[in-house]
Amino acid sequence: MFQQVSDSNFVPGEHDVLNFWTRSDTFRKLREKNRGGKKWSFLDGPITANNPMGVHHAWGRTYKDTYQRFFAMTGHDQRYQNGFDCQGLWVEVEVEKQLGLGTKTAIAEYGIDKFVNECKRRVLRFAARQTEQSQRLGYWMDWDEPDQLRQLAEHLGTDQEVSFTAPSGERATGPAHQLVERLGNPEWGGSYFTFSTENNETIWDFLKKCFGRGKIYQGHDVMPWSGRGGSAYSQMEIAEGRKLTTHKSAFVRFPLLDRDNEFLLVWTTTPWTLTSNIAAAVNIDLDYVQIRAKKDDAVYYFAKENLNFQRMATEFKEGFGRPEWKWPKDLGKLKTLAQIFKEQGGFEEIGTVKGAELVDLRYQGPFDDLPAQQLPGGYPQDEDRPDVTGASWHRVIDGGRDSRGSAHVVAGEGTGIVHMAPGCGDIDHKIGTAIGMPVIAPLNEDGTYGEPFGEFAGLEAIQPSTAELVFEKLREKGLLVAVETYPHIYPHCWRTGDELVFRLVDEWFINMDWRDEIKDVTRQIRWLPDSIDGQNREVEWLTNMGDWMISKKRFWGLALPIWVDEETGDFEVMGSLAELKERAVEGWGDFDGNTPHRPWIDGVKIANPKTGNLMTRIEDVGNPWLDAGIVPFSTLNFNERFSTEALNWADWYPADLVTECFPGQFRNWFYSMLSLSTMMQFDPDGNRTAEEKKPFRTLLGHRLVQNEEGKAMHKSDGTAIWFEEAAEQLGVDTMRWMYLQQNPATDLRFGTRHPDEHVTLQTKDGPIAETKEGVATAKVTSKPADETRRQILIPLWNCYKFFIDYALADGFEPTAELKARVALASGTAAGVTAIADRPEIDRWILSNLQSLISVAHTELSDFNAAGFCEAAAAFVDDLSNWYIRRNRRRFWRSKDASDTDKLAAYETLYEVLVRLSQLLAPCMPFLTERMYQNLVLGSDPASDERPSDLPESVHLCDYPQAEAGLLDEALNKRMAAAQLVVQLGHRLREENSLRVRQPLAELQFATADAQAGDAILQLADVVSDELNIEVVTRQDNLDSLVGYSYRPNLRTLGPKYGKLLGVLRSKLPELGDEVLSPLRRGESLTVDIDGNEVSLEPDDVLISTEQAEDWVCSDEAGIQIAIHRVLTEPLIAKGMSRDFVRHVQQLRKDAGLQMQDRIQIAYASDSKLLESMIAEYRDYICGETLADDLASSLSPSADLTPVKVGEDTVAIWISSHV
RNA sequence: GGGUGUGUAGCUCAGCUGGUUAGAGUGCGGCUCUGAUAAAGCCGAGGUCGGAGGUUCGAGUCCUCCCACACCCA
Repeated sequence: MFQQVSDSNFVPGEHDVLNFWTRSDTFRKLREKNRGGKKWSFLDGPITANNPMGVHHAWGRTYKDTYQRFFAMTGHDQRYQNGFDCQGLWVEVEVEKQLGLGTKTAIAEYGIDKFVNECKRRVLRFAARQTEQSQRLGYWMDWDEPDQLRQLAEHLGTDQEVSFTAPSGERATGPAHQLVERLGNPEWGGSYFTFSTENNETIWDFLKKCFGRGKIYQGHDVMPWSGRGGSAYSQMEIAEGRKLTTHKSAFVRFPLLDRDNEFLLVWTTTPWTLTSNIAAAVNIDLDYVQIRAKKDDAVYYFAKENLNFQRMATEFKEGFGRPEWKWPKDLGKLKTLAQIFKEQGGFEEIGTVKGAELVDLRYQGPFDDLPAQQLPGGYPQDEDRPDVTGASWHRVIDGGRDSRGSAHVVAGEGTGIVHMAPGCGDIDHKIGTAIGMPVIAPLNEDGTYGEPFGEFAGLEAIQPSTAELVFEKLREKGLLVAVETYPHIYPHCWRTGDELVFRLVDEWFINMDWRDEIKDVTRQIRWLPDSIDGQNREVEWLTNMGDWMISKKRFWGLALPIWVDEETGDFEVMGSLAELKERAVEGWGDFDGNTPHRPWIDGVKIANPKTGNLMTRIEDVGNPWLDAGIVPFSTLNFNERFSTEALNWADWYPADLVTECFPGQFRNWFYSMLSLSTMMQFDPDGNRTAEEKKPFRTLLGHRLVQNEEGKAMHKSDGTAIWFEEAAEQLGVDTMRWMYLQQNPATDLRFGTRHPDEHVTLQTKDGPIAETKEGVATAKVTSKPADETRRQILIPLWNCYKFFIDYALADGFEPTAELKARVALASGTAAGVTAIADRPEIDRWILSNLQSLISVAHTELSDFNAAGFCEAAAAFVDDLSNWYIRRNRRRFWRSKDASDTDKLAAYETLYEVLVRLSQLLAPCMPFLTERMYQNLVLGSDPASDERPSDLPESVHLCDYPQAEAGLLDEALNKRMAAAQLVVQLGHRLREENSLRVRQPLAELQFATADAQAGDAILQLADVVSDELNIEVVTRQDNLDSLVGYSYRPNLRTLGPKYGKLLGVLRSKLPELGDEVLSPLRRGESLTVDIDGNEVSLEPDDVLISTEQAEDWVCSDEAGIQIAIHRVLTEPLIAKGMSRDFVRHVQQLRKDAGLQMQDRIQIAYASDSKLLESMIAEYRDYICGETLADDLASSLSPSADLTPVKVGEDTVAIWISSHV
C-alpha cells in the first residue's frame, strides 16, 4: 500500500531524507555496491577553509555531487574525496584579526608556533563547518566527522593525546598535530587538507624536479616596507594605514647630454630615491613645452599642460576625501610652474615637442658620483650584466600604460616627466624589469642606505634630514630648481605609524621557459563549456605569463625547501623529508615529530657539499597555488608513501573530471595543476618518467553566482547569501536544479539577501536565528528559485500526488513483477497489461520516457547537465499537461477490476514515475527519494519500515537503461501531429471567439503527407476530446472549404533566378490558384512572369490557406484544418450542460469538499432552454458532480451570485451530505 | 594600449552554412480551460537586431570603421 501524500513540504521532506540516509547508512551501501566496479575518477578542487560556505560555492558542489551520483548509479567505483585549501595569507589575515595582531613583528612576538597552530585551528573549524553545510546540500563525499575535526582543533598546540576515528574506521591516537598532518591519507580516507605533510612533501618533490632542471632562481620584487618593523606589508595593511602627511617635494633638473644648457624638469615627493635614479619617463602622446629661464638661459622641458596647472586646487578647497583629511592650515596654495619660474626671474616659451621626440635622449643623473651609480650591474649587483651601470643607463623612456590602459605618466601634479628608480618603487620596478633597466636598491632591511651611497650610507631614508641632505647636494650641483611642502595621502605602518618605503626584496622564482611542455598538456584536455574556449584561454595565458614567483615573506604556508649557503649564495632544494633527514647536520632532533612548517622546520641545517658551510632554509613560505596544484599527485599516493593497496596511483590518474568556477582559475588552479603535472612526469634530470602527463581529462568550468540584479554579492555589506539561509528557505532540490539547468558559461543571478529582515530558519537540528558565526540569518528571495519550483518541482510532485491519490482511492497496487522491474531494471517483463495492448497515448509517454533515458545518458556522461535538465523539464511538462490531463478520466472511472484500460493507465503512470525518480535522482536527490520510497516500498523516509528486498533507496538503484522496444519515433511524430492539430484548433477557436466548452460539430483536416494524416486519424479521439468537437474527419483536401495563396520560396528560388526575385515576389502571388494549383498536388510547372519563363517545383512556393463560409480554417507545417462553426440547438444544450457542471465543480472546490463527497444541487432559473437541457442531461450532470439530487428551487440563499450557463443566467447552490 | 568576447522585446537569452512577417522563456494585457497542479492553452502589445558605411536579388547573420560593456594581458 502506498502512503497517503500530503502537500509537498519540500524543505521538511529534505530533512527527513537526510535523517533517513544517516540512519540507514545509504552512502556506505552505495560505495559497497560499486566496489570493484569500473573506476571513475573525480578530482575535487580544494575549497578555502577560511569561512562558511555561501551559495556561490554550492553551484560547483552541485555539479560535483550530481556527476558522482550519476556515475555511481551507472556502477562506477569512486573515491569521493573532498579537499580543503588550508595554507596561505588569507588564513593569516583572518587569524591576525582574530588575535588583534597587526604586523609581522607582532606575530613574531606572539610566537610563530602559536600563530601557526591558530591558523591550523581555524582551518579545521571551518572545514568542519563546510562539511556540515555540504552534507545539507546532499553532497555525498567521504566526509570526516565534523566534531572529530573540531576536537583536533581544540587540542592543537597541546601535548595531550587525542583519539581520532578516520572515515575508513581506522583509529589513531597521538598529539593533535601529528594526527592533523595525516588527515585525508589513503588509509584514513576523508577530505584532503593541503596542510598535510604528504601535500607539502609532494610539492618539495616538484620543486626538486624544477631545481634539477635548473628552473629555480632567486630574483627580486619591490614591496612596501617598514624600516623599524623590518618587514614587508600586504596590500591590505597598506590600505588600512593611509594617512595625510606632508613631504618636502622637489623640482629637480636633469642636464641633457649633447645639448647645451638644456634640462629635463622632474618632480618627486621622495627625494631619497633620487640617489637611485635610472631613467626619466615621459608620455609619448603629450605635448612638452620648451621654456627658457631668464635667470640663466637654461632651457627646460616639461608637460605643456603643467605650465599653468592649478596644482591641488580641489584638495585645497575640499580636502582629501575624508573629513579628517583637510588641507593643512599653515600651508598655502601650491604654486604653478609658471609662478615658480616667474619668481626666479621670468621665462619665455620657445617651442613645443611631442613626448615621443624626447624618448631615448640621454641625461646626466643627479647622483652619478655615488659609487652605487658606478657599480657594474647595479646594486645589489646583477652579475649577468657587468657592462651596465646606473649612471651609464640614464635616458628618457616611454612610460607606457598600465593594465587598464591608462598612461603611467600624465600631466597634472608633476612635470609630465617622471623620475624612475626601479629599486625604490613598484611601478618603476615593473617597467624597469620589462625594458631591462639596471636596478639600484639603496635600502637595507632597517631602512638605511647601504654602503656604496657615500655620505648617505647609514642614513635613514624617511628622516626629513635625509631629504635636506639630498637638497643640499643638489644645490651644490646646481640641479635643484625648487623645494616645496607638499601634502598628500601616503602609506604608513598602521600600527607604529611609521612611513613606509618601497624596498627591493629577494624572492624566489620558477623559470617558466618550459611553457611549451605545459601547452602540450593543455591541448590534451577537453575544456567545457565549448563556448568559453577554455583551452585557448589557458594556452594564451601560458604564452604570456612571466616567471612564477613562489615565495612570500610570511609565516603560514608551505615551507619552501630551499637551503642557502649565505656565504657563497649556493642553494639546494630538498625533495622529501627523508632526503632532508639524511642531509641534516643540525636541528633534526628538535624538528622531528613536528609538521614541516615554520617555525619548526627553520632550525634544520644542512651542509654545503662544496664548502662545508652550514646551509639554512630561506624563511619564505610558498605560494598557495602550489598547494592546490599538487593535489592530482599528493592525493593519489604518487610517491607511494602509503600502501598501494589502499590507493593505487595508476588506478585513478588522470582524473576523469575536474569542475570549478572558472574566472581567475586559468591563471590559478588550472595553471598550477597543469604546470605541476607537467613537471612531475620528469625526473630531476629532465627525463620523461611517465607517459600520461595530463592531470585530468575534462575540465568543466562555470561562471559566477550573482545577486538578482547581476551584481556581485559581498560578505561585507551583508548581500552574500550564506548557504543555510538559502537551503532552508528555498530548498536544496530547488537550488540544485537552478544550478544544473543554468548555462555554465553565463553568470547565475541567484537571488537577493535582505540583511535587515531577520528570519528564523527551521533546520534539521531545530530552529536557528543566526549562523554559527553569530550572523543573524536574513530573508532570501529568489525569483529563479520560485520559478524552478513552480515549473519543475511542483508539477512533478503533483503528478506523483495525482497518482497516489487515485491509486489509493481505487485500491491500485502494482504487481510484484512490475515493482521489481522498475526498481531493478531487470528486463521488459510487463505489468498485467501488455505494452502492445495499451492505448496509443500510453505507448507514447513510455516512448518519450525512453528518449529521456537516452538523453540522460548522453548528456550526463558528457557533463551537460543543462541539456538533461531541459529535456527532463519538457518531459515533466508532457507528463503533466498532456498525458495526465488527457487521461484523467481513465483514472476516475468507476471501480471495476476488469477494466484493463484503467489498469493500463495506472501501470503506465507508475512506471513513468518510478523511472523519473531514478533519472532525476542525481540532480534532485531528496524529492526523488521520497517518491521512490513510496512508489516502490510503500514507505516514506521518516519511517523505518521497508517491507521489501528491493533497493531501499533510489540512490541504490541502477540508472535506467532505455528499452529500444518501447522507443517509437513514429509514434512521437504522430502525437506531435495531433498536438499540432490541437494547437491550430485552439487558435481557431480563440480567433473566432468559439469558447472551448461549447461543443462544435465537426473538424476536417487534410495533410500534404499521407502518414501525418494517418497519425492524426489514429489520435482523432484525443483531438476530438481536447478541442471539444464531436467529429474529426479526414479529407484529401479542403479545397471546397478554403482558398489558397502562394508565395515564392526565396531560399530555393534565389540561387536559380537571382535578380528576377524582386519581380517574382510581387507577380507570383497574382497568378492565383487556377494557375498554380498543380503545385499543391506535387507537380512541377512552368509559368511566364514578365516575359521570363520560370519553372517551379512544389518546393519553390509556400502555400497558405484562407477563410471560407461557415468554416474557419488554418494551416501549419503541411496540415490544414477547418472547423464548422455553426451552432445547432443540441450543441448549445450540450454546451450548457458542460457550463452547468463546471459551475458545480467550482462550488465543490470552493466548499472544500473531498473528491468522493456526494452533494445535492439546487438551481433557480426561468429559462425554458435550461429546463429542457437539464431534462436531457440530468444523468450526465449528476454523474460528473457526484450529485444525488438536482432540483429546481425558488429560494436561493441571499448572497448567491448568478452564473452564466450558455446565454442564460442561473443561480446554483449545493449542499453536501453530512 | 594589445588580445578575447559581448551588444537582438521591460528582463534573461536563442537565432545553424545569408532567405520571406526576427524567435523562446519571463513579465504585462486579454480570452479560454480546469475534479492533481502554486498550473496549463491561445491571442495580443512590446524590436530602426549598438551606430555608420559596404558586398549581395536579399544582411540580425559576411566585410570595414566607430561606440559601449565585460574579461584577460604588459
